[in-house]
Amino acid sequence: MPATTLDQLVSLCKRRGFIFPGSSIYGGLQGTYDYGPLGVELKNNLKMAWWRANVYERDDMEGIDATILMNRLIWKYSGHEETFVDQLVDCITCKGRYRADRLHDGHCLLHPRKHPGECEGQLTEPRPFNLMFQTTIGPVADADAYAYLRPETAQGIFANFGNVLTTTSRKLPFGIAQIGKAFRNEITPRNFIFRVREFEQMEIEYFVRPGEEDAWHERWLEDRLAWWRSIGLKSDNLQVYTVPREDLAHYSKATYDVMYRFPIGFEELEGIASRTDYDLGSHSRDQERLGLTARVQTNTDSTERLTYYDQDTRQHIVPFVIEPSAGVDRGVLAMLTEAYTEEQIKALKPERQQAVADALDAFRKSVGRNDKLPAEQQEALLERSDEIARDLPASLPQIQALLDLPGANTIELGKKLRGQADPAMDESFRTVLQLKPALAPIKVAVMPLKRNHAQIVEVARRIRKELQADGAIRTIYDDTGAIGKLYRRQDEIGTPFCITVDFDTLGEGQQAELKDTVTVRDRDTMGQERVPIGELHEYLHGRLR
RNA sequence: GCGGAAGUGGCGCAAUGGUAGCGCAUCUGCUUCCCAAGCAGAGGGCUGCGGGUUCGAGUCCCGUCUUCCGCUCCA
Repeated sequence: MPATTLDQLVSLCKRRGFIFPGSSIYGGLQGTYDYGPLGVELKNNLKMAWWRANVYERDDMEGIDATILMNRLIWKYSGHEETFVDQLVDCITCKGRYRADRLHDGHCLLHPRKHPGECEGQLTEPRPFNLMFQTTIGPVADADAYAYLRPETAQGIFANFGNVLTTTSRKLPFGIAQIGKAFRNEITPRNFIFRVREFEQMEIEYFVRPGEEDAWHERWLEDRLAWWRSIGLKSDNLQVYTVPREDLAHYSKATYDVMYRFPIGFEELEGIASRTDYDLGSHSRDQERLGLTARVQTNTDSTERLTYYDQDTRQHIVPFVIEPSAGVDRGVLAMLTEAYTEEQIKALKPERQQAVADALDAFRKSVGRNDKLPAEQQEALLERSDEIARDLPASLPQIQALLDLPGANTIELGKKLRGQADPAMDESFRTVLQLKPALAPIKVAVMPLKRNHAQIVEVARRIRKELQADGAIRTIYDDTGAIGKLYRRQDEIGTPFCITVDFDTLGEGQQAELKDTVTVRDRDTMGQERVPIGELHEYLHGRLR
């Protein structure tokens, strides 16, 4: 089963070096995460897969890499200065916080039937909360010398529309792709790397003839869903949400959200927006001559006319835009969620299973007796306990999720239960990341079956060196444990293949014909195959796509 | 930002106000052979941070930071 709690992923990521909380040596910084040795590989593989599919494998795309700092006017005319601000009011009485423009949608926390302000609660004055980070440019912090860290990469593409057009002689329809960092001063970063203040986007602005935007919108939705499936996300875990008209962003005519079933529920992975001629129109000079359909702010600063000359109709037109915009970090999280598997590979000893069952029973009784627990939480805990008890030992991995439920940490016997469940898990389960081989951070691990045998070690090291000689794959050499331990370690980080060198390889085993062959062990099936060293390259090459 | 809960080696947990321990993990050595084996050993914590009370604070008090759960945030 895939990951059911975020904690499982957070713990694995931290333990094995995928993702760490940012600035942790100084107590951390909310909403920032650092990618470790394995995380950077995984993330790079994801970005590369996206770039390949959207730039290399299409004939209608160009790529760019624009700056994070841009002229402030970009954000003035994009509408962000005005609309990327939320006016918030707090209720001093009920402690709720509401958007000033949406008081009527809010519900007082003390009187759920009333809207904030209609009860006796006291509201504060609206306070602006700008989601853009500001920074100063130049040596003097003048009031005018500031800039924003970009809150989205998209504007860099619009700002370069003219440059790309004149240097590539592209014809409509065509797109521009970009991967890069974006920054948002989120009020509440939450849920691991799902909502963070510094994140990375993979964005496409696809320019089409006016009138063709709806068809392209559908087309891009299909393309993007297919791509997410191609990197391993299952259809069942993907959903499309059509954003209701009243929730659309200021630039959007229609938006699809691609939702993924994260451990926290279905949440947005990518937004595919139909942006009309809003963006190019907003940043263009001579707006009045362009026949824009979007309502844009009058631009008195732009030096360029962002139009496309259509040879067929001999007209200058402002292309419409379809924007598929995905979160890299959310993609990583989705991949991890999908790939994470806890699988029983050995029977549990009866006495061990009994001990877990007893501890679970004691926990359940303690929950039942506890009258301080809110009824909902108590019920949820009891129900979950019963489910697990019924399906032991297969349900063993769910004990962690049970102990993560709200209220569980108030039950003292929870610790006892964990104490029994953990060793039982170690004994008969393995954690494996079933990532697509092409995306796995490490492709191959090479290990000597005996680390204190000079020749075996030498051959193993040589194989590793040869495999990585062309720089195409990341490999690892590990001899710091018994073979079973090494296999499990690689399973946990998703390494698709392990190569083991033994006495047979040297021709010193019982089967002389195995000389110069090694064992290749498959991550998912745990099956083993004997492969001649000379054929390794070919063998792996075909299986790592 | 507001309200609630919590911070002890990498992880999971202990420690009536009296020298901070255990398990797992990590590392080294030994073991002739495939799924977390065994044996021997080693490293790692001024208990999130700062202040206070006390002869003495992981433990009590205040502040602060961070995390988790709600409210607002749509990559």
